[in-house]
Amino acid sequence: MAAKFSTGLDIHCSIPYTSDTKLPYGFSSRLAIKRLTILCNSTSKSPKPPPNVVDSPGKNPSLSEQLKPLSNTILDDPPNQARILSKPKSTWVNPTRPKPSVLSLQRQKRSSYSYNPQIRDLKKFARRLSDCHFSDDGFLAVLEDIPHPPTRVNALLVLNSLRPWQKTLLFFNWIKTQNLFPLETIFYNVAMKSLRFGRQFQKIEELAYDMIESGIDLDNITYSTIITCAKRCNLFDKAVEWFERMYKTGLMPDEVTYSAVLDVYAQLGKVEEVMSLYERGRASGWTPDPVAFAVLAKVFGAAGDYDGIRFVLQEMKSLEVQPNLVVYNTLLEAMGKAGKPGLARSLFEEMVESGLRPDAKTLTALIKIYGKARWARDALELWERMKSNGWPMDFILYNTLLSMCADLGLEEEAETLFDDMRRSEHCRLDSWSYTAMLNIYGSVGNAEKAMALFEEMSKVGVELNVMGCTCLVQCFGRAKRIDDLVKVFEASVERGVKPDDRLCGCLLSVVSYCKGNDADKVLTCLQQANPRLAAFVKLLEDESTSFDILKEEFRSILSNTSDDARRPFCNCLIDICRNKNRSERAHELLYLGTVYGLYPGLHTKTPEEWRLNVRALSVGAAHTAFEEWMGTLARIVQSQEPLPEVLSANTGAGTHKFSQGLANAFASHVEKLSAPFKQSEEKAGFFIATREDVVSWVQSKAAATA
DNA sequence: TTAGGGTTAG
Repeated sequence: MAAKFSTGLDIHCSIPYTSDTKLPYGFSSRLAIKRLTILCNSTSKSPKPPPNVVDSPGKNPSLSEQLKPLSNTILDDPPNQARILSKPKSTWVNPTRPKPSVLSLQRQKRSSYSYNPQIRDLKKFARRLSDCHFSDDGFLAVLEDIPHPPTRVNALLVLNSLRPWQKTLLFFNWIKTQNLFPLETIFYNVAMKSLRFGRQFQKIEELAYDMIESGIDLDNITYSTIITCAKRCNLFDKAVEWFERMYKTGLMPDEVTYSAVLDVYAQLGKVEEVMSLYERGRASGWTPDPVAFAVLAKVFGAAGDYDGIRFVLQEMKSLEVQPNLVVYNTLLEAMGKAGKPGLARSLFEEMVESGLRPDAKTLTALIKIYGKARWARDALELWERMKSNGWPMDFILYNTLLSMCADLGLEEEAETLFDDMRRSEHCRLDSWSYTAMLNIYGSVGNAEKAMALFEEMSKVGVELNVMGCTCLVQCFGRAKRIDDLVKVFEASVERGVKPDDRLCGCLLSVVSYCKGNDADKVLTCLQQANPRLAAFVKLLEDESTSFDILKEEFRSILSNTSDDARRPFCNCLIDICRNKNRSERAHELLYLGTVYGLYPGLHTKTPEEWRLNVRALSVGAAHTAFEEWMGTLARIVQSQEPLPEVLSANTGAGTHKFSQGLANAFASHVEKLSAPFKQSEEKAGFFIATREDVVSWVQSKAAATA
C-alpha cells in the first residue's frame, strides 16, 4: 500500500514510498536524483537576508548544478537492483569523468586550546552571572565585576559557560559593544550553541545574518549548529535552506554537517533523499562514520524496512566500520520496528561478543521487542542476565520491564518489580509505571487491585492518563462493576483526560457485552466521549434506519477515527447488533467494514484451498463472517461451480495469556450450525473442511428445507 | 551544553 509521508518541506512534493516495492537505494534511483535536483534548485522564501548583505549566491554552482554530470551519468544507467547491496565502487560508468564532490573529506579543524590559568575565577564568575536574576541593566552592572580583563580568551571562556541563552546573548552583545577585539567566527558559534540549547532559531538566524553582513565567515560549525537548531525546532525547510546556502557560498560541508542534514531527511522519513545524499557522499570518496550509519539505521527503522537495515549492516561490514553502541541501539530499535525479534536477538549477542557493554537504551529496546513478540523465555532470561551482569538500568527500562510483563501476562513478576521500584532510591513510580500495572490488572480483570492502584495514584499525586483510564474501564467492564467504571471515567474527564479513540473503543466493547441499565450507563459515558458514536449505536437499534443512512453515517464516523481504531469500532458494533439479535444489521456492518477496507485478507484463495481469516475479528464479527461465507459456499454448491479441495477458517491460537479465546467461541458456533469444519490437531487455530464435507452438508440442508 | 552530527516508553 502506498503511504504518503508528510513532507514538512514545502519545496518538496509528497513522495509516495511503498514499503513492499523495492526502492533502489542508490544511483539506480532515477526518481531520487530528480527529486534532489528539485530540492537543490528551490529557492528559500523567508525571512530574507537584509538587502545589503553580500552573500553572493550564484557565484558558485548550486549543489544541483554540481551534480549535473552525475545525474546525467546515472539517468543513462538502467536500474539495477543487484547493486543496491553491493559496494558503490561500481557506480562510475565512466571513470574518466571527474567525481563531483558533495562533501569535504577533511573535517574542519578546531583551534587548539591553551590552558588559561584564570579559568577557575572566570567560571565562577560565569556561574554567578548564570544564576542571578537581575534585570538586563543589573546584569550589565555585574559585568563590571569581571575578575580578569575581558580579553579574547577570557571573554570566550565566560561566553561558553553562560546560560540560559538570554544571558549568553546579553554578554555577547556586551563584548561586541566593548570593541576590544574583533569578534571571530568562534564567538558566534559559541553564542549559537547556547541559543540552540534554548531552541531560539530566529535568534540564531539573526546572528548568522549579522555575520554575513559583517563579513565574518560562517564555517562548518556555524552551519551545523544552525541546521541542527532548525531541526530541533522542527523547521526542516530552514535546515535545508541553510544547507543549500553553504554550497552557494562555496563552502563544502564536512561529514559532521553532512550527517546533520542526513538526519533532517531521516526525521522526515524521506528514505530516498537520505539514500541519495548517502550515495553521493560515498561517490565523493567518503567513508561514513558510525554516526552516519546510525542515521541510516534510524530512517530504515522508522520505515520498518528490513531490506534497508540489512543494507546498513552489509555496508558497514564491507567498509569495515565497526558499529558502536549507538549504532547497535539504533539497529536494535529498527529490528523491532521491522518485526524481526530473532534478528534483534542475534545482533545483540554479536554486540556483546564484540565486547560492547549494553546500556539502558540497548536493554530497553530488546525488552520491548521480546514483550511485543511475546517471547517470554527470552525476556525473562535477558532480565536475569541484566541482574547478574549488573548492566545499567534506568527508570525507562524499569517501566519497559513492567510493560513487557503486561504484554506477557506476568502479573506476579510485575508486582515484585513494582514493589522493588517503590522501595528503590534510584527510580520513582511515575504515570508510566502505574499505567503498566493498570494494564496488567485490566487484562486479567483484577478489579480490586486496579481500584486500589487508582486510589493510590490520586493519593500520591500521579496523574491518570488516557491509557490508564482505558485500562480501568476495560477492567471494571469485564468485572461488571459498571458504577466503578462510570466513577473512574468521570473522575478522569474531570481531571483533564481527553478521551481518545481507544478509550471510546473500550467503552463500546463494554456496551457490547452489557445489558439494560448497565449498557445505558456506559452509553452515557460514550455520549460524553464521542457523541456521534453513541448516536450511531442508537441508530443501529432503530429498525427504521435505512441501509443508506447507516452507510453514510458509518463512513463519516470512520473518517473521523484514527486508523488503528476503525476495525475495533466495527467489531464492537457488530457484536452489539448480534447481542441484540439484530443479525441482519451485523451482516450489513460487516459488509460496510469490508467495503471500507477494515478487513483486508478476510478471504484468501489458492487453487487448492480457500480460507476465511477471522483472527482480527471479534467473536460476533467472526460468527457473522462465517455465516456469510457459508451462504456463499451454499450458493456455489447449488450452482455447481467448482470448489477447492480444502476449505479452512483461521481464528488464530491466541498466544496472549489474556486473549479471549476466539477459537473456542468459533468452535461452538460451528457446532451450532452443524457445519462440517473440524478443529485441526496439527495447526492450532485452524478449522478445516473438505470439499466433499461442504457439498454434502449444503445438500442435506437443502433437502431438509425442501 | 564546555565551538558542530546519531539511540530508549503504551
